[in-house]
Amino acid sequence: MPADLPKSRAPSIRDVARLAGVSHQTVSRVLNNHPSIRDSTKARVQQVMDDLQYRPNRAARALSRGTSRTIGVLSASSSQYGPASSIAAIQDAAREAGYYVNTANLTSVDPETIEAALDHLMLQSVEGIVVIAPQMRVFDVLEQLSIAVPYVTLQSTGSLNEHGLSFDQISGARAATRHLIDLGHRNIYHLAGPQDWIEAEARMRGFLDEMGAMDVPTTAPILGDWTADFGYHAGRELLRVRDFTAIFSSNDQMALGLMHAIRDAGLSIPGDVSVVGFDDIPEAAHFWPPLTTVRQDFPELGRRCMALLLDDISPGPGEHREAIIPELVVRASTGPPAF
Amino acid sequence: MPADLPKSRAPSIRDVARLAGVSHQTVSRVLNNHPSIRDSTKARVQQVMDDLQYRPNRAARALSRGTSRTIGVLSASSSQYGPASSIAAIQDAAREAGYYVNTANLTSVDPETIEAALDHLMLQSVEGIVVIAPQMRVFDVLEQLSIAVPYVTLQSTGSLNEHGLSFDQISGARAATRHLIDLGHRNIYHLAGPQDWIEAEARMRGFLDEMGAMDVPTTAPILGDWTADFGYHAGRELLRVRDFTAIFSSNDQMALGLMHAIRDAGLSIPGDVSVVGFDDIPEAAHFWPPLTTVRQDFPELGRRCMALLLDDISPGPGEHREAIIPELVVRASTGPPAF
DNA sequence: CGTTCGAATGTGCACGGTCACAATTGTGGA
DNA sequence: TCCACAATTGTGACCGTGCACATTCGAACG
Repeated sequence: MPADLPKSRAPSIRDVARLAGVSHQTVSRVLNNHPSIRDSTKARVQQVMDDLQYRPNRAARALSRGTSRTIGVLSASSSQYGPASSIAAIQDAAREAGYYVNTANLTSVDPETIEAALDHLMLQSVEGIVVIAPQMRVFDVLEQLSIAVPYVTLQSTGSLNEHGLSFDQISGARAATRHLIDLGHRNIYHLAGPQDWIEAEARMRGFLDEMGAMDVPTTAPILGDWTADFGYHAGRELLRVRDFTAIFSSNDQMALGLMHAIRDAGLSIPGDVSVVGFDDIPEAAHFWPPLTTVRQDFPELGRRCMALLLDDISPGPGEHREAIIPELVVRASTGPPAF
Repeated sequence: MPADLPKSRAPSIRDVARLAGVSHQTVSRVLNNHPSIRDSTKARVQQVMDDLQYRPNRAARALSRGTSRTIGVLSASSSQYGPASSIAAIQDAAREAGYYVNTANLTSVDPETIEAALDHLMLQSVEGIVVIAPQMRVFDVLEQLSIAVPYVTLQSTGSLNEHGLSFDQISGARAATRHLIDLGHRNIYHLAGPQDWIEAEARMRGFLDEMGAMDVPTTAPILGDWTADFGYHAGRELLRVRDFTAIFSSNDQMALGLMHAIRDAGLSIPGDVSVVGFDDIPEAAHFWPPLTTVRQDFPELGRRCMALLLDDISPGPGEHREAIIPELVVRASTGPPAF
């Protein structure tokens, strides 16, 4: 038995080749499932690879192929339930497709930060980008930098450009609004997401559209920041006037804060005020009272998004781009208004 | 002006070198801030790089240097608030240090899945791994595979091995338990996390330790799965007997479900039952009633974890490994027992 | 003015794969 | 038996960057 030289370097295909008595190219063929390899040869090579615990070097492969098999994710508020579950789904889908995922977080939304994050991604020669913080501004920067790779976004309205995955937020918001109107509410407030966020915009539009269609007078939506804290403070402010019987919040966290403020004021839900949220986070069913909300299937969204992007990178069978229709989940936080 | 040949390939250092009238090595030196470069030369090269929109090729660099500057994150339940915020912090810290992060999700905990996820990470030649799903089993697999790179874990007790970052979960849990005992409770249940999770184990230990130290008789903890749904169902079961006045839940989500069940049974919180959670997720302050809980600084945890790992990869000034002490946040969900 | 030495720059190759092409082997039909 | 042709395997170059070493430059010094 020849001495097993204790080389410090990890084994390469040439090491495998030498021990298997073949050329390095043959080893490469085994790695890539080339059709024309004799079974016996393949087995022998495989055996040596196992013995050596050989791992292909990704950098070398990327360099030589000129392709990184990495996609980038640009995300804001990635610790929130929605984005986080989408990211997880994207990662799983990517891994399944043999891709790697690299995430860059947006801590703020000024152009410099966005550009820095994009730079970080581009530096890794990503082949595509998924944008999860669909702020208008991000797209401006994307367009302006004339990004050289395909990109898609989650949670857009689908109307922005060809890159968006249509999740029909508008009809989700309309359904929620319609639910309140059907119950008999006429004085309804809308607690919207931050200005500049595409999904906040879409939900607000859905609200306004439905109110308009049903001929119910509206007040200007309040722009929030998605947090429960904001919902609480907004609620306190609103309750000083108390000229409404229902509120549609554009996410569940703000709805939670809102309900907190309403109870603090000694009012009952839904007796005095009905509340509707958006997202259906897993906790929503256990809020007090359990929250009526609009369910979004974030993981499915992530998967679809990934499929879309992969299709852009290397056109395949063509993905179904039809919109996902969100579903209204009626729980105990809504009821007819008291007069 | 020479024709600007429309090459399809991205510019390389040699392209830059040619246009700047220097050797490719000089360009490389500019890239790496080599000290011995004449300012004028440096400026000229930089100019050409800007003109060409030159981006260094990461794969080539990794191949040549033999280092990927990538760290891997192995994570379970990455869509939950705690892990998600830690991951975000890790990514930020890594980016700041010039590292890239690649995440692999664990959808289940059987050895094959863990091994596959690790494989995925190793295939990218990561230089270090952060384990966020600190299940015992994961460590077994890690040890067994004799992973060739340093790794650290969040949220361990610090006692497991030298890889753990000490977040003193035990004293956090003790503080929570002590709070209940001090209020006068003597019949206290503990709703623990899943078996095999290190942090669940640590919190349980803290609970049992404190109960023992204060000479309060204990019942066996109930093993949950971190979800609000589980908390709700566990609560319903427990209330059929109702031989307790307080419950310490090992996370906020389960505490939420628990409170839901308690209210469903027509009982009041904290009048009939006091509830304590763990984590202090942003929503906890707006639960009904606002939840007494133990605050964990997840972002700080992520940052520290990253510092530790980077220090392992290339020993530096030596990081402070002292434990983070969690803080008890008393809100309205706890009070003295009614007799 | 030649020498010396450090600063600044250039040369060639290695890294570990893949690609294009060449060479060899194997198989069936004339 | 010999040849055409496909299946299988080998050869060498190349991807873009960094390293080790060689070379040139420039200023200070004897």
